[in-house]
Order: sequence, then C-alpha cells, then structure tokens
Amino acid sequence: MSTFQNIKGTFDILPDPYTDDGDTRVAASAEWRFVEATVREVLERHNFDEIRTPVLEPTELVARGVGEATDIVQKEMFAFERSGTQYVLRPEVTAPVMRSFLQHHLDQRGGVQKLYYVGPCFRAEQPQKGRYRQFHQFGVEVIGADDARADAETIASMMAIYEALGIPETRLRLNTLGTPERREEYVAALRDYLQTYEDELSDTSRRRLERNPLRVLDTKLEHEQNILQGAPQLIDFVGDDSLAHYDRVKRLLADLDVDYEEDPFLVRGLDYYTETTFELESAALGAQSALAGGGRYDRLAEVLGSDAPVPAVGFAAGMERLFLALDAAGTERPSVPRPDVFIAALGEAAERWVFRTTQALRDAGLHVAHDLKGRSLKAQMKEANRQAAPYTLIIGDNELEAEAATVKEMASGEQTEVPFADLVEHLTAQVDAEGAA
RNA sequence: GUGGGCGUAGCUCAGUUGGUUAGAGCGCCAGGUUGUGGUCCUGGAGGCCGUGGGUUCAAAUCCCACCGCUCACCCCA
Repeated sequence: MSTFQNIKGTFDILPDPYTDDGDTRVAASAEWRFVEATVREVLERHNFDEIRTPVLEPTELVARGVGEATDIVQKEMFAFERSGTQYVLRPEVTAPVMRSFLQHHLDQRGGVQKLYYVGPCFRAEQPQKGRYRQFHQFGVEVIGADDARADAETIASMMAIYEALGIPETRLRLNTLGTPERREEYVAALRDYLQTYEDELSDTSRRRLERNPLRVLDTKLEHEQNILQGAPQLIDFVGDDSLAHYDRVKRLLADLDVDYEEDPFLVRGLDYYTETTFELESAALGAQSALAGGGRYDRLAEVLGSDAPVPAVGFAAGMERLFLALDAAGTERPSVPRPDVFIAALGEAAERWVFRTTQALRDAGLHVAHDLKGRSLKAQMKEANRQAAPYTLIIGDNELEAEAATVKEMASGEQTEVPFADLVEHLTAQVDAEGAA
C-alpha cells in the first residue's frame, strides 16, 4: 500500500474492471473508450462537431453563467486564486462552451453551431453512488437557433445515444419554464400559496421556500405533494409564444416517435434555463436517477456579456450514471485488447532476434507482445496464454539455425515452421483471417 | 453539515465463550518438463488484523477515541 490514495470522490480507471468499496463496478479503460466512441459516433452522425475547452475557467464565468444563487456556486466549486487570477475547475460545460462561442465568434462559421463535448467536471459535493467530485460528462450545445427544431434535435440526439448503447427503461420528462419574466411572476405566486401552508412544510421545504421556491416542487413527501396539487401551475403563467414553442417541440418529438411525459413540476437547478426543459431518468438507478438533463438557455449569452441575444439549447449527461445503467442492463462491452502474437525467446541470441522481429511485426501493424525479464520458456508460454494471444512464436537456437520460426496456434496447440522471410506476410494473413471470421 | 453501514493477504471473505506461530478460495511466483501455455500436483512469497489508547496473564476478538471508506438526506450529471 502506498502512503497515498486517490482523493475522495475521485476514482482510477484501470485496464481491468474492479469493484470499489461502495460495491460499484468501475469499468475498465477499454469500456470507457468504447462508450466514448459510441457517444462520438452517434453525435457525429447527428452532425455535431467536437469542441474542447479547458478544465480551468475563470471563477466569474461560472458564478455568472451558472448563477450566484445555485448550490454549485454557493458551495460546490473547486475554486482558488493564484497571482491575482481566480480559477475554478469547471463544474459543468455549458457556460464554458458559450464563452468559447462568443470569444471566437463561432457564429461567423455560418449557420447553426452544433457542438459536442466529452470530459471531466468537478463539484465539491458529498460523494455517493453515481455522484463524484470528479465526474465525466458529455453533452451538446446547439447555438444560434431559437426554432423548436433545435430543441427536438437536441433531445433526439440524446435519446439516440442511450438507444445505441442499449439502455432500457428510460423515462423522458418534459416541461417548459417560459421566459424568466413570467417565471418570476409564477415564483411570486407560488411563494404566496406555499406560505399559507408554511406550518405543514418540512424544514427543507421551508428553507427552499426562502431561497428558491421552485425547488419545493421537487419534494418527495406525500403530504407536501398533496399541498402542491392545489398550487398555482407554472404552465398557467407561461406566455403564448412560449406555449406555441413548447407545442412545436412536442409535435416534433411525436413525429420522431420519441416517448415523453410532461411533468409540470420539472424545474432545473441552473439559472440559465428558459423555455423547454427536460430530464432523462433511469428506473434502474436509485438515488441518482438522472442520466441526463438539459433545455433551452436563450439568456446565457447576454449574461456572459454578449450584446446580442444568442438562442441556444443543449443537454448534459453523466458518464458514471451511464455506466450504472449499462451495468443494470447487462450490456456487453469490450475488454482489454489482446495481442495478435506473443514472441517467446530461448537464449541470448534468440532474445536479440526477438527484439528486432517484434519491432518489424509492429511496424507491419501487428499487436505484438514479448517477455521483458528473461524468463523461462514455460513462464513465457504462461504469459502468452494469460494475454490470450492467438499465436505464439517460439525462437531458440534451432530456429535461428533453420532461419524459420516455430509458430504455435494456441487454441489447437498446432505448430508450424515459417521461414523468417515469410513471417510478416504469414502472420498478417493469419490475423486478418481471424479478424474476418 | 446530519444520520446508517463497513475497515483481516492483490481480490472475495472465514476467524468459536478473548487462548500457541492469524486462515481459506481465487490471483501472483517457482518447480513437476535444463524447448512449450491452458487441466492437474507440489512448494513459495505476500498481513503494523485501519490508527492510538484502555481492560486483561493474554486482544483480530471486549471498551473508548480518532482516521478512512461508503450509502443516504440536501442538490444534481
């Protein structure tokens, strides 16, 4: 054991999967690669281009972009100061992407910008199952279109990823928040209503009533939900334009056969959301059931200093929760890539030959493994077996003399002699045949 | 911040009413074959029993404190 271990709320991704102390399976690096590749493939098929922004951003960007009143800014930022600059490890990626869009005048590329990202984010929360201090998100931002088509395309792209990965039992919840002005009116009305029931509310709900009345809608307590039955509805405050937009989104989703349920109580935590809002849940997940969430954020650009409004819509999704859902579904994923050939050497002269030949085979594009410790042939064979190489080359004095390698096909145990001159061609053909089979 | 759970070998876990030198399975290394893997057999390495204190002739075991991990609440991806 080292003196050190990974920071609480972070985790190592190893070549092989393992089970952490919370009994959560941590996927192998090859599985992460596979899932990330699938995400990229689906999004690129939906005509998104990748954007990569720094993990480090100005604290003020997050404070203004995400919202001063949010939990993220209030108590969950990894922020520090260095030589007069305030840094924060990004807690999400939407504000950074909008920052980058504005900074680089990406609207000048022409048309609607469809961007996607994959990468780590950081929040200083209490970790638990499916929730970490360093976690990994992917998502998209569709910037420059206020049309309902953009909302629908965002949602459809999100759903396509979960479909491609074979995740069952997801539930898409949909709502509209309208404009910030109308929402303020609603918040005032909701506060007035809830204050008449203040005595019956729980401590947390009373605290929410103070700070952010919309959050009371999240309550899971039955008697509070009953109180909410009679509460004013956000939808009644939403303006005609917003309702028309919302209807168009719903119609487009229906055209695409995307199932959803409307949830008038779905409000999202971040200040920048307007109009359409949505969340994708998995029944299989437990406490952290949100797989992904998103919505429209037409005011964010101006909050970040843009003169002109920039309409935008996007979603963000959590990789860790995706893996939880994948585990629940028992979806198959790749394991560690195996070598095509293992080369075993016997004796010093053979070892030098093996080194040179390993390089030659690798240059020819083969995945080649060999011993690095001068171990016995038996040990080298065991190693070849453990690494599951389909072919093993055995090279000793006999082979050097004959200028022909012993090629062992591990599955059958059959051995053949292949002249050194033909090795690259022979092995490449064998491996190709195997790959095709 | 508030509750619950858990800390014994690389991993999964036994360890009796406190009682010699702390165990098993898997994994790892080596040998059985001085040129051959998987199956089998044999052997080996690997433990401050989370840390500190206390009780006791004697503590992995009982008591206290601390640390770490974890699940949940809050919030969210």
